[in-house]
Formats: sequence, structure tokens, C-alpha cells
Amino acid sequence: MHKPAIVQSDNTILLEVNNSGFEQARDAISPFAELEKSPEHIHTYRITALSLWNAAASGLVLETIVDTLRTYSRYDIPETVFSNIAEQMQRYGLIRLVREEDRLLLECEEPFFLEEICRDKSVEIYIKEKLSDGRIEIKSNLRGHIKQALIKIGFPVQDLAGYEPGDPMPLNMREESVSGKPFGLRDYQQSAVNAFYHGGGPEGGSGVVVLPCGAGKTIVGIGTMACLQTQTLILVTNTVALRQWKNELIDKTDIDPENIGEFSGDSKKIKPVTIATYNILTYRKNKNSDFLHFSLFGEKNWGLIIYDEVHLLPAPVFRMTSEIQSKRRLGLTATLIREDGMEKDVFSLIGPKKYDIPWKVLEKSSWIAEAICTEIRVTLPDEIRYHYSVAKEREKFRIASENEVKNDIISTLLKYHDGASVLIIGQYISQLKQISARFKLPMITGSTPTVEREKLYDRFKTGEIKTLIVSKVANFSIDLPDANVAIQVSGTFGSRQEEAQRLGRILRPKEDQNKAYFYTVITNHTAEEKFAHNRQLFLTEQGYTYRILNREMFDEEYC
DNA sequence: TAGCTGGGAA
DNA sequence: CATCATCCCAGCTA
Repeated sequence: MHKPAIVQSDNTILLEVNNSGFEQARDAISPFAELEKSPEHIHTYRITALSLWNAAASGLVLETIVDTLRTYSRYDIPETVFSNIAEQMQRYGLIRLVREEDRLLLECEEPFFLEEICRDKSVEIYIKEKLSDGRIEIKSNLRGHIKQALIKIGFPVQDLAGYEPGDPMPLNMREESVSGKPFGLRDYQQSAVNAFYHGGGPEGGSGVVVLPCGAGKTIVGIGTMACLQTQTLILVTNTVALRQWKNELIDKTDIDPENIGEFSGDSKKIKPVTIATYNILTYRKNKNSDFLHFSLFGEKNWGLIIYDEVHLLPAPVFRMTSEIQSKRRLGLTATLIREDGMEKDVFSLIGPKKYDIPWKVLEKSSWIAEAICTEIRVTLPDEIRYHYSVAKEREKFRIASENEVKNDIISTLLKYHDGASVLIIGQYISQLKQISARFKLPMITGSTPTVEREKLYDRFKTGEIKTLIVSKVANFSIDLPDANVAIQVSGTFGSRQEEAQRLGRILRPKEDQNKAYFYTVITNHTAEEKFAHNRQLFLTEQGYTYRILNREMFDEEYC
């Protein structure tokens, strides 16, 4: 029996899918490597510096990685691969940022590295003085900047400079929620809180907790607050999330609602626990003026700042965050992937990954539903095929996405899943309108007023409406009711996190079978194909497999 | 003072 | 690689 993996000197791992050891190998490899490509037979993982640093920060050790590779590798592993892994693993924690009275110092057992750093132009400007004992004193207000600069040249600093305690704010979790249900942290939520609180030194630290959609990230945040008992600033992406945090806090802790402040367009109350939108922080009158509400960070002596959906954190908030490195910071997200490539800034300014749990593990313990993913490939009709071939490159994707042959698939799937709660998700309003008209189904887009949305949500929840068409609102709105079938008819170019969010829409545990169905319909041999496959990478990495059906196979099985 | 609409931003 | 969603604020009406 051949082993499933081939480890190559360019730091890629080729993993054979049709091998009995595939799943085990995948689960062992994904904690320290990133999935790059996933066609049918061979998946390509890449071991990157950042993936190793995050692995090191969340507690994985070199020996485990080496063992894993040896266990699953078919051939001898090139020495350079091991030496690269060893080098990157030891780089996390190699240079430490510490505090001595008022001074911030960089220290390292190997003075050689500090020399190297001092010579770098991008780092030089943050250095105050080289001390006689070999350590480097940095300018004290530039703690974030220096970490950002150092990670860019390959030194992920371990920040042990500590945190200001923040003003106290007593807060305890209830044993029974206000709504009457018994309540307690689930095991993995408790582990996440512990990893954040204790990980990386006796004082605990800052960092990111990665949990699937619907696994209770808010609860982890609240658990951390109960642990730290300090005034907290919570940053969220939209007003619905803001309300949800507030409601959860009131429902699950003994906090006096008077102590919770909303800081948004509607209301500007600053209280010991304040929830604000990212948007208000980044607001300015015009391009050259100051951020009007930046001062929120200094309004109170916050002891903890929580960044909800850290993968969406806007660039200016990174800049602000680099100014407040003495505050404890907790980042929450379902995917560490950012489509803008700012992962390193998350690492250096919010903190390294402290905890994550694979989606499939939660599926096994039934915290989320089992999802069955299917990709259905349809062809472009001949008359459009011509139009497509002469279209400009940028129009091709849209033509392929809006292919009306997809309607046939929708029609079949609706019949097949008769009685189920179905979401049809797409990105182009025109396409969704067309589907809505054709099947006489209600639709929700960004321009649907809140009142009407809520009405539709309610009717969907009660089962009065079985099928709902949703635009990109599905990516954001957390109050969207749960469904057991999702049909994706189009999506944002290659966005991996969008695909993950959309699957998340159907993952809430089900009462009967605990099964959910995710379909993605794409047009074969077009620009859509390549993007569709890029979208699937994150979920494939998490252990989901997409069954691929062409039209004939689909018709045979579903008609 | 509340509630709506539209522009601008990231 | 462009569309759509979101939010905030200003300005208007009643």
C-alpha cells in the first residue's frame, strides 16, 4: 500500500485523494499547511512561514510536524524541507518583545539576529537605542509598528510586554439563561477561552480564536469577558451583530443592561461594555480629515478589545490597533483567510492563532449539521456560447454565472427536496430577479427594508414559505433563518470565505437527521469554473468533499 | 425630534 | 476583478 503524501523540496505536499490514508493525512497536515489546489486526484498543500508560525503559536511542536510528514510521506523527504520547517518554527518566539519599567526591549538569545534586524531599513526607524547588553530598546509608542515591520522580514515577534489591566467590570455567566435554558460553556468553547487566557505566557495574551459559523463565537467572547472581569470594547461588522452581542450578554450574564453601551450611527453611548461598529471607527468627513471617532479607544480604560469577524477588519482599524498594543485583544473568526492578503497584520497586530477546531470535529460531535456538498456542471447554450466567446474577458464570468440553464437544475432540486427549507443564493440582482419571476419565489436583497425582511424571515421560520432567494445579504445577516438546503447559483469571483459563510447558513444542527445539502451550480468550460474551484479550497481543507455531477449524472439521479 | 432618502466610503 | 451590501451622516419633511 502506497502512502498518500509526496513531500517536495519547494515546500509543497501532494496528497493523493484516492488513497485509504488520505483523510488521516489531510487532518494531520492541515494544521500547519495551506491547501493551494484541489482538483480530483491530487491536492496540493503548501507549508508557508505564516502557517508554521500560527501552528507554533497554537501549540504545535516541531517533532509532531516531522513525525506527521514521515508517517504519510511515500518517499524520502528532502532535507531542505525539514530545515525550513525547523527554522520557521523556531522563529516564533526567537525574538521577544519585553517590558522593563517604561522601556520596551527586543531580546534574543542569538545576538546575531538582533544585528540583522538593526541593519534593516524598514525596522531601523523604530529603534531608539542599542543597549550594551545586546538588547534593543524601541520607541515605546511604536510597539505595533515594529511587530508589523519585523514580521515582514521574517521575524514573528513574541510579544511578552504585557497589558494594562483596564478598569474592572464585574461580570459572571449565568447557570441558566434568562430564557430559562440551562447554560454553560461547551468543552471546546472553554478550551478556546483557556487558550486565549493562558496561552503565550503566565499573563495570558492576545490572539485569534477560529471557530466555524454557528459554533458560538459570541459565547467565547463572553466567556473571556467573564474571565478577565474588565471593561470591554467590542467591535462588530454591522448593527444586527451589535444587537445580537447585546442580547447574548443580557441573556447569559448577570450584567446590568445599563452597563452596555451602543456606539453606532443610531446611538453614541459609552458604557463599561461598549459595542461599536467598525464602520463608525473608520468614518471621516472626507479623505484627508481625521477619523472622527478614533477617540473611542481612549474614552475608557478598556482592559479587553474584542474584534468580531476579524477576517473583515478594515485597514484603518489595523492602523488604530497598532496604537493600542497594551490592550488585550481577542479576534474571532470562522476563517483566518483574508482575500486581501493581510493575514500577517492580523498575526502581528491582533495576535497569533490561539485556538481552532476543524469543522468536521464539530460535525462528529453533532454541534453542527453534517453537510453534503455537490457541484453541478451545466453547459452554456449554443446561442449564448457565441456571445460568450466574443465577450470581453471581464464579461465572461458574468455571462457564465447568469447562464439560465441553471434554472433547470433549480427546478429539479426544488422538486427533489420538496418540503425542505431551501435558500437560493446568488450575487447578481438581475439573475436573482429572473429566478424569482420564473419560480414565483420571494427574494431578499440589500434594498429590501428591514420590516419586510423580518416578515419574510418569520414566514420562512414557520414554514409558510419553503424557499427564499437571497443576495449577498446571506453573507452578512446572522439573523437569516436556518435552512437545510442551499443552492448557490453565483458568487464573488474566488472568495473562499464567502463559500464558507454560505455553507454556514445551513450548518445549525437539525432536529431529525442532522443533514444539510449544499449545491453549487456552475457553467462548465467557462471562466466560472476556475473561480468556483478556488472558492472551495477552504472547505476542502476542512475535510468537505464536493461530489461533481455533470448534467447527465445529475438528471439520472435527481429526476 | 423622529423618520426617511441619497451620497460617499472602504 | 467588479458587484453588492453595509454603514454613517447630512439634509429634508412633518
